[in-house]
Amino acid sequence: MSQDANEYRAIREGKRNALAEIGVNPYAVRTPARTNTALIRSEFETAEKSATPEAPATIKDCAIAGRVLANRKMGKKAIFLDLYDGSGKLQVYMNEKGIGEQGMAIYENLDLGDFVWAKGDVQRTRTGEITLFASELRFLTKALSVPPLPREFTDEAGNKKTVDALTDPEQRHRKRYLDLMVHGDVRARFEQRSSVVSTIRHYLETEGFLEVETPMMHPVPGGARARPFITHHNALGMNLYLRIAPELYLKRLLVGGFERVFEINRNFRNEGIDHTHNPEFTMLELYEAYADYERMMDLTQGMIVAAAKALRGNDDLKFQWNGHEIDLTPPFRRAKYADLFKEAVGFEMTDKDKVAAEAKRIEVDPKQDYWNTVNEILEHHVEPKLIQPTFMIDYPTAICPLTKSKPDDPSIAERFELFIGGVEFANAFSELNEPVEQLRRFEEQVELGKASQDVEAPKEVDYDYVEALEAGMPPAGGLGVGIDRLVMLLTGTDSIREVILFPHMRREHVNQQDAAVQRARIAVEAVLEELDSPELRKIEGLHQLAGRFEELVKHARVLLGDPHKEVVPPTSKEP
RNA sequence: GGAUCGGUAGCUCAAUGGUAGAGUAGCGGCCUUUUAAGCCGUGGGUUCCGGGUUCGAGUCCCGGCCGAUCCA
Repeated sequence: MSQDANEYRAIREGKRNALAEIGVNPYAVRTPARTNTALIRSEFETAEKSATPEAPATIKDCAIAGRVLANRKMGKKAIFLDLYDGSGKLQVYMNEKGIGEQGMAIYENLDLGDFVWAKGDVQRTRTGEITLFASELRFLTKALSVPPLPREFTDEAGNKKTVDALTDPEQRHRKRYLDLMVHGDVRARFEQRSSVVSTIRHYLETEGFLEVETPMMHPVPGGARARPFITHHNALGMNLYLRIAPELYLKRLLVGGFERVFEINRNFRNEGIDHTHNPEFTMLELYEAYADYERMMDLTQGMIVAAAKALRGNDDLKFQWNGHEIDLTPPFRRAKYADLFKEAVGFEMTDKDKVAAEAKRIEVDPKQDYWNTVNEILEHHVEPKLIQPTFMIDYPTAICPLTKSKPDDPSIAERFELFIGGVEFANAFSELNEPVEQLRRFEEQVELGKASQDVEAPKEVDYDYVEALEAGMPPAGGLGVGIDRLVMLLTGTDSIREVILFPHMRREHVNQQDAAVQRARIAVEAVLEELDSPELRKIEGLHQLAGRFEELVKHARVLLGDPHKEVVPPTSKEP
């Protein structure tokens, strides 16, 4: 913080102390009764309908509370504040006659950003603004920092210009509380997000779905193709993975007898960050017994349209997004994977020579197996072209380890992905429920992953899930919808970071060397703890290991700047 | 991962390699219905960090940090 920022703070601290001295708590405990400003505004407008020029509308004794974001003082006898609460803004007029000596003393120590409570009659001023003429002012909360308010000015040519404050996306995201405080449109977008989630929830509940919560920490990551985040449970002495998808747990619930379940919650994927990817993102997943992927298409369409209409408040289904006009009018187009491939790439996806040549041309990792290579070619050529809502259906079974094949063609899986504006919005299939086949595919995925050294491929088979399938899972359809992207589409936002309240960012002001030392310390401490377990002490050869470890710890101590701390080898505690 | 661009007062931005400025916010004063209020006065800087070149660096060079945009 610069010296100057400290001065701003010192001034406000001085006013805070001055309030305390006149007996006003700068952080009041209770707020007197109040009404929200939007309600007052609408009641006043109603009252005006029966008002006359001789008897203009007035509402007596209203009380409001909120943050002061503008202060216009016209001499000692007329003060205007703009007071913002969660529902909007209302102007407050004050003078000494109204709020008295104590009120004026409070006003003298008021800064932009402070919270106050005011009571009085509501009327229009002669400039036409609906205004609360304060008869009482109470102080609620001091703000020690200056709110970054947008300002207007007149340039050299005499033009009025608005200068927004807090325009740096980095600062807006790191300090979202300020972004929300001063940018009404940002606040509105998150209200819209809430409306989308709430509409979907309501839609699914109406369809008879039960909302459930399944583990976020998985012993075996599964249900999607992605690198997981790894964490460690100390007491259990085991690694856990932040979930990459809830799929395998939700399907266990179908085994248990729930017929329609859904979960809206976070998934975590250890991958790059860009305008459509955040490491934690919100997914809807749902599963319905006795349904298949056809039903999932209907549900997807129904939900998206319902969310769109609820958000807009009308039936207009045209949206501007990602540089395109998107028409969400159902039914969405359906097209087969193989057909789209041929249409965009120019040859059959089964043409091995041409696939190999194209793979080389667009630099697909040569270690990839055939069908993943085909898929990468498709991602490259087809997906960006799917602008209007399109269900891409009937995928190659080889890239769908959790999907049932078509009854008449084992090479094609009953899966679809929904693309809008060239981006994937949903992924769904007729769920594979044969335990033996599921096990075979899991093992195959692990083997293929090893061969291709693909970091996103699964490393381990979830045998527990296979065992669940052995108990019998009814035929079912399953669907996943990326909520963040849906909100982006419906709010016309191009960056995922604008629809996530606190998008992931690197730590600020952290010396990278300090961070490295910190990581090393955590690692060393974890190993020490691990080696101290009674089980390990019994293992033969640990003495040898401990000797080597002792050396390593000494090196680590030096690196960590603590070379003299005594190192107690784990084995020395052995009885 | 690559390319490009950016980081200067609380905020928005200036500044040929030559005394770091403006508007606004802040502070003080005047002003009885303003809403960009107005008028007068005034304080405020580790120019992201670390090196280098130079008589002299916000500016040029190297490295780093943090972002933004585009690309794979």
